[in-house]
Amino acid sequence: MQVTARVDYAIRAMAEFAAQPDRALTRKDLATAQGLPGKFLESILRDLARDGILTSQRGASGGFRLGRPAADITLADVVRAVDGPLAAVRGQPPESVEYTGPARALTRVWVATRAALRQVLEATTVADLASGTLPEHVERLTEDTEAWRRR
Amino acid sequence: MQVTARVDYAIRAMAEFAAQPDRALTRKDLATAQGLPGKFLESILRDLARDGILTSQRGASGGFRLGRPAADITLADVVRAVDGPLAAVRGQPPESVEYTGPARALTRVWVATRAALRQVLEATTVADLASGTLPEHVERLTEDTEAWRRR
DNA sequence: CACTTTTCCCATCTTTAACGTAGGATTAAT
DNA sequence: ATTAATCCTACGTTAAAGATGGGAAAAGTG
Repeated sequence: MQVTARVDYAIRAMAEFAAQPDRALTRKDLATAQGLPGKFLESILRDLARDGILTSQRGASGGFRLGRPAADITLADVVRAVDGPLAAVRGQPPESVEYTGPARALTRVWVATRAALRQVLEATTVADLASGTLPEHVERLTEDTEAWRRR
Repeated sequence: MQVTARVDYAIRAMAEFAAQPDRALTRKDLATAQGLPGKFLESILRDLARDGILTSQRGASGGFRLGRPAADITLADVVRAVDGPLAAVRGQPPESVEYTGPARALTRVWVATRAALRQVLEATTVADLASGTLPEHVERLTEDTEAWRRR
């Protein structure tokens, strides 16, 4: 699983919105707060606005705001807005790939893999991230010291 | 998470080995059995052999064999052999990326995400795949009908 | 020894995606 | 008017994905 720069930047931007929910933040505000490339970030913010995760206001004293409360925006929502489906197998959705012979069960493995991802990314909201308090079962996944070793 | 053709092909090849553990299989055998591009498959098989997952024998009546029992080869082993680390954030290992401000907890999210992946891919062996009987908690992830909807 | 079958190794190619920049049009406040 | 912002389109650069081709080296067979 490769987390792209788009996803990383989008989530970091969302964390800033959750921390300052009553201000409109400009692309420049966010770029300097998190050290992100401004023009690239712009296209990411528009993806988020297209999906209703942010609202935008043009003109002077404009910027972006949360489209709904940070507690109602999951990290999976953000990933899908900027990068499309959470999981794909050779570009196809996991449930649609078919195999023959002894590989027949592989479809189920891919569906399970996506489900495992969803258990983390749909459970964690932007509000959780900004507060630093992750859902219990997500926190539990990080508690095993093995989880922190390079693998 | 994008499952690449390399990973997909590698796992399908491994399923064939698990189904016929006592024969040496050639790249051509595997390519026709699973309908894979032969030359591309060759480089995948050599990756698997480099990691000891397969052994190879050159010359007439040569081919590839399992390097250890199929029940001792996890899908994670196969993924790592052909595609490198299971998870990366902008090319870096999840535990090494650092964030500032309200994004500070994001490192933990990425580590948890990788751990969730590992719970599926390290639990499932090539023997499980070929037999069609996945580990209980993997099977359970696929039982929710929601798991089969496009997302 | 010649011949065949295979892996091994290296080079190359095409297409796509990732990552980012540039510049102007549009909107809105002062 | 001026300024500050999003919107929109186009472009560029680099790396990765997904292959293909051809020959060298090894191993078995007649």
